[in-house]
Amino acid sequence: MPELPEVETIKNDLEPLVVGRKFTEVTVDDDTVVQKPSVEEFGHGLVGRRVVGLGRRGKFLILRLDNGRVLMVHLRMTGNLLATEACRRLPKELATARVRAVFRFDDGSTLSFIDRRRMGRMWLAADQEEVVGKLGPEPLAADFTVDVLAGLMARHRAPIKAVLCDQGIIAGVGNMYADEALFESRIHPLTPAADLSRAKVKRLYSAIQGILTTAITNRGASVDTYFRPDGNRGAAHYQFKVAHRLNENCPACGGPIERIRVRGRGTYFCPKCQRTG
DNA sequence: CCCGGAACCTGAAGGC
DNA sequence: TGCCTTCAGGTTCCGG
Repeated sequence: MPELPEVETIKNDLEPLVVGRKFTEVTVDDDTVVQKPSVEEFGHGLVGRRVVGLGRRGKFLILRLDNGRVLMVHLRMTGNLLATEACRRLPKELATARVRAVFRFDDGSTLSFIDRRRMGRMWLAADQEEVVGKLGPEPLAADFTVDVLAGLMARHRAPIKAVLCDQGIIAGVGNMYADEALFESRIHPLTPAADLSRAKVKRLYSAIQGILTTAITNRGASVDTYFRPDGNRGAAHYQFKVAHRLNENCPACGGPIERIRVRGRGTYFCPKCQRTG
């Protein structure tokens, strides 16, 4: 599932492919993917516009246009953006996926929006804020300090796992990286966020930054249908210590990794290393 | 306001 | 072999 490191990777990979390019044609095969204006306005608003830069906010990908407007993309769970050649030869995990929309550029290249589960969304908007709404701080930004994290945690009594995944509290962390960060800081996923000691908040802070930074270096995690725009996989999932490793051995104590449900989401952790309370 | 749970969606996987 | 059920999780919505 695309979380912050996956979207950041897609942004980095797309930069040399689309910055400076002008949209010459926009084809939408599934109207539900266009969330913000009508499908007609979406296409008309893009054709003739040039991409001047890319950005990311939480799990949103941002394409900045030469008229100041923005094309926003959220891949949700199974969305993919594939370049011309990658789309021609879909990876077998995507073979049954459907093309929801295709962007054509002035150099003849294309960018295809593939989404098996049809939950990904796109917006054409005047600015990014009207799309992202109420999002928490960027965990890799310079002003995201231990004190900021401590302040956020103190306000919530929900399980720390749920709090980490709440985009309104911290932007970009999802199910996989929340599990990894909690293991790294040896915190039980059901611990009420407000109960974390200062020492644990400090460990969690370092873990979040380390886990996300390493995952970006490894080009994201291909646990399901995530592929980079060139069709290649990421390698971050090879570094996972607990996420999606049910019954495998904990790298710290050797005991079996367990899986529970927190807020309806599969949560992997080591019950020996991550104690309650 | 805070928290938990259901719904959305569709291909894969497992049971019988 | 095939039908049926369950599962996956980012986000939104609803109820307590």
